[in-house]
Amino acid sequence: MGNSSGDSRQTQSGTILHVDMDAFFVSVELLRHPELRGLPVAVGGPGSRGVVASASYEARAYGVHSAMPAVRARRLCPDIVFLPGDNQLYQEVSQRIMVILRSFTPLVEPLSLDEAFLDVSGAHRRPDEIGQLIRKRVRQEEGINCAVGVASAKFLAKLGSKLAKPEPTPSGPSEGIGVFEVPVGQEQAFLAPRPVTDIWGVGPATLARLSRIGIATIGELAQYPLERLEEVVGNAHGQHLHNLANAVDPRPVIPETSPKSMSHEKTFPRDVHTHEALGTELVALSDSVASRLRTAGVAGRTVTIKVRFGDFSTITRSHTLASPVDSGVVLAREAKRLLEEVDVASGVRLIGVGVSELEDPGQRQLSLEDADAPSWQDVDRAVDRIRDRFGTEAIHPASTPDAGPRQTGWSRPG
DNA sequence: TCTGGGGTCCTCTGCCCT
DNA sequence: TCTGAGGGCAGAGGACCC
Repeated sequence: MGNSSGDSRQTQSGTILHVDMDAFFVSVELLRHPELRGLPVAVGGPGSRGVVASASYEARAYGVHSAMPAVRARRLCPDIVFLPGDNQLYQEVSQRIMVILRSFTPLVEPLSLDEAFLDVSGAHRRPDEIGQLIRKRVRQEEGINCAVGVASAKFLAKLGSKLAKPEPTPSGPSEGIGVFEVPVGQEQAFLAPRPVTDIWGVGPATLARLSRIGIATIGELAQYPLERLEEVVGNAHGQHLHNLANAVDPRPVIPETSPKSMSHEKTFPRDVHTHEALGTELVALSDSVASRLRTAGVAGRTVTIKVRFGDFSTITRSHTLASPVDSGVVLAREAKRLLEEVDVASGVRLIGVGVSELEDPGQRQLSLEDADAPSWQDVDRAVDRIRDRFGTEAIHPASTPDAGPRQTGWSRPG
């Protein structure tokens, strides 16, 4: 085993840990529903259009997995217990876990609520020892199990944590090894026999393309000429896959990353056929997005709406403004304008609003069209203050479904 | 079987300007 | 004035991730 001489590997001197919570949403729910321990449990939307966001290992033993339609999960496992998600709670637990991780190194890059990379290069302890300590503290302080991958690069560490996870069985998860280390110098030998789907960035579409040229394992991918691979999957993607297959992944752990876009979307229980009903939803979604923009202290220039029709075909329409916005009213106005161009008569199952090209709102320059913006800014700030004091449900835009009769302005429920 | 919600990144196309 | 090439940018969509 070991690295062959004369290959294209770059020097990777770091030691990276990937920490991944086991069935995170379900694990958090089981802390407040201990009576459900040992049962097949899923977090997600139980309705006809809901999907599984997280499944317990007991549910996974029946073949249930995340992103699976709830209808199918029930068919596979009729006794499954569905719980609605509580994103607020998951975020709070996640933040506390990130604090634990930062007590080991300041170089922590959260990847999602339940995963993070840590750069522990230069630490006095052995990385596998750090991994065990992390597992112990997360379990003791938050009651949640996690798996840790240790390697010289992000992609390998992530694969390691996957291999350290428990296996689902009908009687509960089998004990995983907890910490899996990919030895330095043996990366390519470790990767070679593994399926290409273990590579970050190989989904169904790329897998189909690779299958057509006879590539099934990472070793075969590593040997495939780069120029021909680029012809099959595109230049950037080809280079990326070639590098990862050859264990080349010099991406550093970046502790602070600023968001590049923010969006909200909603799937309707039944398809919606009118601009008016969709417009009402756009107001609510725009309000949520704008509120988050202001909380994050950013504003965005490009407004995008997403429309998914009954047949699941999806379109987006976007418009880039002269100046960044963080006002729900301005955002909703722009979103409605974009929606006007879309024929919705066939029925819409999902609508979304997003903002990208985020920047500091201090750079805002008012155009003539935005002449009313200062007053809306005052309203937005007032709304934020009310929500800070009384919670996010304390006040809604007046034209949202929760706000009673249609009118302009804002309303307080109750 | 029938597909949530929130993101990132890449590619392609068309338009505008030089 | 017209035309083509090429770059930059916006918009749209695809693929992928958790």
